[in-house]
Amino acid sequence: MKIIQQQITEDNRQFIMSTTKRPVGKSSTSIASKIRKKLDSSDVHSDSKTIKITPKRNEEQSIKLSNDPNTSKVKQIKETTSATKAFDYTFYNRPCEDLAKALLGKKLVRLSDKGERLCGTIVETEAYLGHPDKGAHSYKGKTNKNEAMFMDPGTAYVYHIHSYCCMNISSKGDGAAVLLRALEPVENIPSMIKLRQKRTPGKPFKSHELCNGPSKLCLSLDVTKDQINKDDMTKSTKIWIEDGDEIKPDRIVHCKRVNINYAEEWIDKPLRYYIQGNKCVSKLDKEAEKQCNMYIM
DNA sequence: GAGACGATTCGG
DNA sequence: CGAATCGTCTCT
Repeated sequence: MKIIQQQITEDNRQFIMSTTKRPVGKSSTSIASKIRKKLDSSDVHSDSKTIKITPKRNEEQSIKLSNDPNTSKVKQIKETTSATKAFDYTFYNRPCEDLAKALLGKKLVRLSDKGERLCGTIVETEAYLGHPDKGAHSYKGKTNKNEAMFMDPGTAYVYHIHSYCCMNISSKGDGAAVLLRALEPVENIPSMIKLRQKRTPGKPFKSHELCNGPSKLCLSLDVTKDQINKDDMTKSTKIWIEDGDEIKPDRIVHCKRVNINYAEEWIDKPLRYYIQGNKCVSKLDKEAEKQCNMYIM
């Protein structure tokens, strides 16, 4: 058993050293969960050979203060975490429809277990408003499953659908959240292809096919309910939003949301938004684009 | 513990 | 356009 550690206290180091000799029959996963309990401020990931500990933001601060900022280790941590670039609470704390539009052009960054940035530009979103929006999971109120929708703006809400995941970000408003429907892949595209190929081995993927759907983007960026649901994206070291391209309002198509046939009078509300002409959008709405073009002229 | 269902995806 | 496939909810 090998331990990779970036920053832990002397007390915790002692605890970890005592667990490095793995008893026969004890899995690395159970040891990882023991460490996770002890280090409640750290993210602990394990496989059969290693345990990896990623510092959370408060620990990054202490690293910065206690180390020479020019050392390569500190530099590396700075580059791979959200410390400087992640949007804060004020970005997310706005009405759902505003956040859905504001997210277009911004970058979604997922720092993988290997410390690699999986990143794409958001090109399509949907707003789900909470009660009385009959399309929203939160329409009937808070449950175990949808609790993240009621948490602070900037909280990730990840749910399962037909054995896939979809990802939302909570906005201002009770039970309101924005569904991320499509990304244009930007960084480490070969790694995203590998992640997609876990499901469909051997299939070749063009870049624009990787994240052109709400579950496809979760597969490509390794967004799972286990890892990401209820994560605070203003503080998370696993997932956050960074600034990206400026999108002019007249390039945003407003149209009906997808696959909410049960939502009655809410079916036709124009709560889906996408960047006109972007190749990664999951479904085009030609009628809505006509309206959009007329408006421009 | 069975049965139904879904803000999806893939292949034919 | 139908099947896959699985976590969650509901009812027994």
